[in-house]
Amino acid sequence: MTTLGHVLLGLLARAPASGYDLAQKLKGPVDFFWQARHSQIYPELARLEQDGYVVVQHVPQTERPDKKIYRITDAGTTVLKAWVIAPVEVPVVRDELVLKAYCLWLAHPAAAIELFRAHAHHHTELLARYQRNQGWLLEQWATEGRRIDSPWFGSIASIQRGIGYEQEYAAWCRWMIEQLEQAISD
Amino acid sequence: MTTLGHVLLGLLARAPASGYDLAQKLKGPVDFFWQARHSQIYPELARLEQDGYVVVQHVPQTERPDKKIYRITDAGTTVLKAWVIAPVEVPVVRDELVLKAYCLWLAHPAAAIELFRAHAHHHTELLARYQRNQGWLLEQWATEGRRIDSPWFGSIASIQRGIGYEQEYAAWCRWMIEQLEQAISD
DNA sequence: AGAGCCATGTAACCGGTTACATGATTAG
DNA sequence: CTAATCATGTAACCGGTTACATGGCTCT
Repeated sequence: MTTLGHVLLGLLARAPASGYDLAQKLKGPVDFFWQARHSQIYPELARLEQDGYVVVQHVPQTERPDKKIYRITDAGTTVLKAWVIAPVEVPVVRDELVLKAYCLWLAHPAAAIELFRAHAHHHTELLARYQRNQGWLLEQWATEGRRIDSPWFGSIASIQRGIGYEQEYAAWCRWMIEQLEQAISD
Repeated sequence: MTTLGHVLLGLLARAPASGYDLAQKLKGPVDFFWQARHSQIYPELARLEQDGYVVVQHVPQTERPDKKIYRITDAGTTVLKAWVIAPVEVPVVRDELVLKAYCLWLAHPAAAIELFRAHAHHHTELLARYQRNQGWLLEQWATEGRRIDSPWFGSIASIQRGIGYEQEYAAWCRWMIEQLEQAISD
């Protein structure tokens, strides 16, 4: 089982969905830290079906192309539950911007400053989006009595990480800009 | 030109090195956010040589296997300098632990807590290592009058990001543990 | 008239990991 | 005697991206 397989099971454990639906959710960095294209999702769903972790329901449509709705099975839920508490390796981080910072002594500070301003802006925007989302999620969770076995808790946990991540990244960019501005003014 | 190519040029811009030396530096998450295996480094160095961005010096050794010392050329420095200030895409984040947090509503809190304790420990350790490294780097930088065109600045900039990253990750793990402990005690 | 959404797939490519291959020296 | 370090390479595999392929409906 690949990680993407677990991603799809994790989403289907919350609600049945089509490959298209899943592809929409995995388009951007929304809700949690994973992304995938439809070209990877469709074959993976076929594999999950072959393994018996999901079942398909063909839904003919007239005005739109036909759909295939996927549902998680008991077997799928079992493997997902086992996987959740199994140990994981820490992911390897590869960040080209940090690498550029490492080589920044070779560049004109004035030219480099633009680069970090753009990224500071991007991460600040994402942060704001996550924070808005968090507010809404907390409300939803409250209506269910803040139970840890509620899917809302999972969403909040992952968005919490996103907020911390973007906050820290934006702060680092601003720190870099400060350093570069100081170097220019000296 | 691949990103790994720029990584290698970035390292060779500081000091000549062999493929083995570079592989040692790129083994773990030291100094900055990149990793690579020797099986990827050796072919990449050959490509850089073909493109004229580095030159090789064969160093025969008697007690040890022969070496190939790589040096960056003027052409190599030129492309590296241009690359440093060129725009970059934000990297896609894929973190299996965050994904597990997203699915945590399916698990027993007591079993999940172990998982986050292990990761909290790991990130705290890495943080300490980065902080020790930072202290030493700041000293070195001070001896050069804290110039922004000093390689030490590059190292400090990237370690700064590492410190922020690990700090935030460890804090998130502790927050997760808190939530799970609260759920158990309730 | 053209862009964008709905909906599902396949195929080529590319970066990175794992494993295969060799062989001398040194430390436990 | 075994494991680790030095030193350089190749080959198979795998996950993810880009591009190819189709086709009707809706909004501007």
